[in-house]
Amino acid sequence: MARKTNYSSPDKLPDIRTVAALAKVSIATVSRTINDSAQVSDRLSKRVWQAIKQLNYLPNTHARTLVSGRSHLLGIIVENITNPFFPELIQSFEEIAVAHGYEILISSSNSDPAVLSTCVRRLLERKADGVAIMTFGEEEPFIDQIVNRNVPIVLAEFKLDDPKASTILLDYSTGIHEAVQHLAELGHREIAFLAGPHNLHSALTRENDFIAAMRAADLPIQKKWIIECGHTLKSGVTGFERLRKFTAPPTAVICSNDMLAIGVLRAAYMRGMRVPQDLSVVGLDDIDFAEFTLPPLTTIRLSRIDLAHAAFKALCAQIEDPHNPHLQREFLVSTSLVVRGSTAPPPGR
Amino acid sequence: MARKTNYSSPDKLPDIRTVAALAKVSIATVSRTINDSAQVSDRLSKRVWQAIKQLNYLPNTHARTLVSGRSHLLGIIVENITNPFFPELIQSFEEIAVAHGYEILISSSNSDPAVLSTCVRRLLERKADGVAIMTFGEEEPFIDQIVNRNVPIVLAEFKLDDPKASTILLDYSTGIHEAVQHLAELGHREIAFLAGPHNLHSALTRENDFIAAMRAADLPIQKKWIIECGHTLKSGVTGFERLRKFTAPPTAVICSNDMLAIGVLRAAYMRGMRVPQDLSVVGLDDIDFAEFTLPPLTTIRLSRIDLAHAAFKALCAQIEDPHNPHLQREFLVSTSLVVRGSTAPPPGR
DNA sequence: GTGAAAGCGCTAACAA
DNA sequence: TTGTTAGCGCTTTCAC
Repeated sequence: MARKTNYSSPDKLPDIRTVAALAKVSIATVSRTINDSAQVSDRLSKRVWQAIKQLNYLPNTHARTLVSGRSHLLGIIVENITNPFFPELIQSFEEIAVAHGYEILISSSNSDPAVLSTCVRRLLERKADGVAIMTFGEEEPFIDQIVNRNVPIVLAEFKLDDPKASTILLDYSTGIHEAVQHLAELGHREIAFLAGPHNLHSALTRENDFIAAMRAADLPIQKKWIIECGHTLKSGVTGFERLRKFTAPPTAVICSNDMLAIGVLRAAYMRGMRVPQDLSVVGLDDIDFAEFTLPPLTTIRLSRIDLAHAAFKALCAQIEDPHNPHLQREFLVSTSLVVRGSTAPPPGR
Repeated sequence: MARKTNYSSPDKLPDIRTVAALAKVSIATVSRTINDSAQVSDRLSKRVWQAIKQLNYLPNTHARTLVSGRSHLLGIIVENITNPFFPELIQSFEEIAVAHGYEILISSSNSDPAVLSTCVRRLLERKADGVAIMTFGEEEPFIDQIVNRNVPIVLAEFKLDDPKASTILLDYSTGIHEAVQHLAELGHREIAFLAGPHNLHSALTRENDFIAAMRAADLPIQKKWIIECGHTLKSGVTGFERLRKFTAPPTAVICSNDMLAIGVLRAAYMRGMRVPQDLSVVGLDDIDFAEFTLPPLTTIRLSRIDLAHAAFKALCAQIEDPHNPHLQREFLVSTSLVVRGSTAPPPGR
């Protein structure tokens, strides 16, 4: 049953000493070879690599972290991993991180401050080299813990007056203006907005940008048509139901995210209402699914790739060059409208 | 700008010594208090906790791991994090893991053996206490690495003859039989199957179970109607296109997963074909989205919660009781049909 | 260019 | 019940 165990003693995994012994060098040389941190002669280096291979040696990350103080671990906290926006974001972030020799630790806060707090504590215990908080504005209470420990941090949509913190500003305004403009051009005047939960920064921003865009387009703003929902499929259903109760319901609705919009699509269908003929629907995020809804969703794209890149860049800069006073501390990610099939002129046009 | 730094010296984080000094006990007592690994008198324990709080002390996980040999890290490798099935699985797994004091390290193999290999190496370097490989059958080449290092491992749908490995068997058969039965009862005879990629174990199993179910229902099996696709939205579109080219196309189609089915829904819509009137569609997985497609998707449920529980249980048993020869090494997760709106009698019935 | 040795922060064995 | 001490596996001075 035993596979070839070559050199090492029966049960114990090879460590740096085993390698050193086999290569007939000191452990310092092994370390230098692995990290190519100093000149090691070709002759020795070759012997070391050969021993590493033969032993199938893997350095122990914990030992490395302990002495070097760098864990090569990046934390990313998202709001809710079951909203496809976040896996897509994580995927991009992980790709970049791994390419740069980092590992990522993913946590989902599920919009629960207690959970968020635990996430943060765990990341701190694991000595994350940096933390990206992609919860879009529910983060206030626990940031202190991170910042106090001098861990670089990057936040979406939340400015922090601390040298260790960077911010990614999201320009929803552009995309939302485009969306309102698009609907106005189609002939819509009565446009509703299904907002995200008001405890979310981003939800509020989106809502305000909607109001601003309506104003800019000279369209009437009806308070009752701005409805607070969640950012979930289910709340899209609820939101739609509330909308259709009005005697003169709006002809178009912009949703604070795609999940909401997809919920609306579903609810409209169940009520026999046709999208886009009877109601135009616009989402926000442009998750991969948006292209595959029925009808394909017109939506405001928020690039996960751009967001992930910005987050990584911010963290990396802080980690690698912590004392540079000229570090870029603010990053901007923009949005833009993607027109698909869920928008059309209002009924009777 | 300085926040209250209480006791510790200006820049350095408090360590176990700092706590011991402040509480006027030995570091061993601090360690014992934290781990409540031995009797510590209330008096001292109280002093220790008080010092910990005052210093805002967080134990260093890497140091703990180094000496104890347990990282409290569980790896989970999934096939593709952007398929909603996996985030849903991860969420359940994380919940259980965290509740039991474990952290999880997530990796996406993206069906790339090279990536998978790196994932495995990274997990090994980080000394994961256990690894769940939820890639459903593309794992062969790299399992050795893990098993050789005596790390407990659990695999979906892949049996390994090693005492450190457990398996979660997936009983697709039940659900697929139900689906075929359901369609047969509606009056369908010409049923197609859009299969997953043939390099995936699970895809093959599902396909074979489909064939068996058709046979059991006494329905004709047409080889040309079993089409290999991917497990993605896009390949659902391609799959549908290939299906409709037939002069007498099938009246129903079962898809190897929900993403595929949702792609079919979309493609059918684009071609002006109505689901379920013109074509019945069945998915597999029952991702959260399935309830929100248009029409709501009839699908075979594979519970992520059950799967996550089984995976955790398997790992935990191996970790906590490694030498028990009577450990449960096989777990079963079943499937069942969920009837929604995407199935109906065939046209002309 | 290479090696010896100190020590990262902690747990666990042993003493008291 | 509590303290002392020896490492866990590695990186990093500091000699040579």
